Amino acid sequence: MTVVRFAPSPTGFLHLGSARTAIVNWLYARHTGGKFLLRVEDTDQVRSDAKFLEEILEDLKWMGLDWDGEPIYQSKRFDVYKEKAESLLAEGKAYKEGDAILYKVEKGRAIEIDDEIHGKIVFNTDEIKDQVMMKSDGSPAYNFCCVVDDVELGITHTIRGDDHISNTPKQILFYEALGEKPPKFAHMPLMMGADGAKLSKRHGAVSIEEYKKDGFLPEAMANYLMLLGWSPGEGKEVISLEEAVKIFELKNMSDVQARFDDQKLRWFNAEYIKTQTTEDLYPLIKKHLDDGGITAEEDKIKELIELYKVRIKTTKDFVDLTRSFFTEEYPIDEKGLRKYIEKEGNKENLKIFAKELEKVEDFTPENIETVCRKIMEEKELKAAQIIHPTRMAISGRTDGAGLFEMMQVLGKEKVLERMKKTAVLCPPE
RNA sequence: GUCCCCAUCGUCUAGUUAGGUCUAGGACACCAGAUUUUCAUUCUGGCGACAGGGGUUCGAAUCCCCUUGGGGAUGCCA
Repeated sequence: MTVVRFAPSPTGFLHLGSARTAIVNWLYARHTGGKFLLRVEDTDQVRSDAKFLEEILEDLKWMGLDWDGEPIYQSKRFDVYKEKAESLLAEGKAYKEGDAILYKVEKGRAIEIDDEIHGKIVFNTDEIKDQVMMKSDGSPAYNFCCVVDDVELGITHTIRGDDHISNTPKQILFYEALGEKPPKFAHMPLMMGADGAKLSKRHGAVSIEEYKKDGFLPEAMANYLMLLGWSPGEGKEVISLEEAVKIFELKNMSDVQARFDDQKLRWFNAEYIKTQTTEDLYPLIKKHLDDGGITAEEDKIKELIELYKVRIKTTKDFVDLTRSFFTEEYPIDEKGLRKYIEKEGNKENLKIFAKELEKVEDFTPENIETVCRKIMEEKELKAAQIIHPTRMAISGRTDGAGLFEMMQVLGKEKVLERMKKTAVLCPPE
């Protein structure tokens, strides 16, 4: 049976690259009906923090990943590593240097890796220095405890980033020293920033946590991340974890590093937002509204979600797009003002429209449209000459939902108030 | 410096394992047009790539070599 593991170090939030590694491991485990284990690499006592771990676990769950059994903590296994190291010491395969225990690397040997993604990779042990197993402070070194644990966990496939390629021959040496058979290795190309450089804070958000906060849906994150380096084929792109599990193959993974593209992620996110129900979107959007200090009735928010969910790329986008429906403190697009209001006759049209609107008892999109159409015919105007200035006047923006729906939600009183105000206060031509 | 990984449109990719069906397909982005009496959506079209040079072959995006370019590793971090 396949056994894989995801091994986060709780020294920070779940990085996008780690998230992708987790997804690939999970996909492979579920596809093969194997196990997906979690190992917490918290040997660095100083930098590790339980808070980070909590966050990482939560983010994994959020993306739709689950794991088998309880996570293993390396910090609780120091005595195991020490014992293994000392037995190698006793066998003469290692030596002490101060309080540290180092493994003696035999020179002039070729170590071959049959990588599932890259194929054959050969290293010469001449390039490998003697390896630290136990540091002088009594904590184990990464390559050593990693091997000890992978053996104990019965890991069959070590799937990790390309940055570990050079660790692999060192680890194979440890497998040999311990008299164990190494697992299969699969090194996946690294994920880079938009400029091709290592994905770092310089590129903006690099953790799942930040994307979550910025209004991205877990389905979109998982979908986009799994597609970086893997393709389901047949031009398929929008794919759920469940569907991907069925057809995922390690061998189909690309060996070329990919750049993380925010634009495409946003497109995926919009695709998923569109298919969500208003009911499901509500709590997410409510949260953004709360964070922005905006309060409103649930029904009104839902009405607007209905109107706006096809035009937002993140759930957070909703806040700026609909601010004018909730408060009088909303920004006015100056450029839009010049384009639509300060034009010959537009203010006059606004006044006429407002005047006619006053007579409308039932403020429905249909009734508003009837009035609008009547004025158009009488004055021989084009729709744009009324619609654009009106949207600008009532929302301060040039974009938005269908104008008549917007007017209904805003309500007759506010609509008239803003239209009149705009028509009067705006600087003259 | 040394070792290792990699190289198809701006970006993600299909095609490379089994060389011909590829005047290289799709998606994002971008640009036009259509629809929407409106921004957006939607639809249609356009732009746009096999890094360069040598081989092998009847034939190379696909195989080999070199160069160039990018990335990673060279910690008692993980």
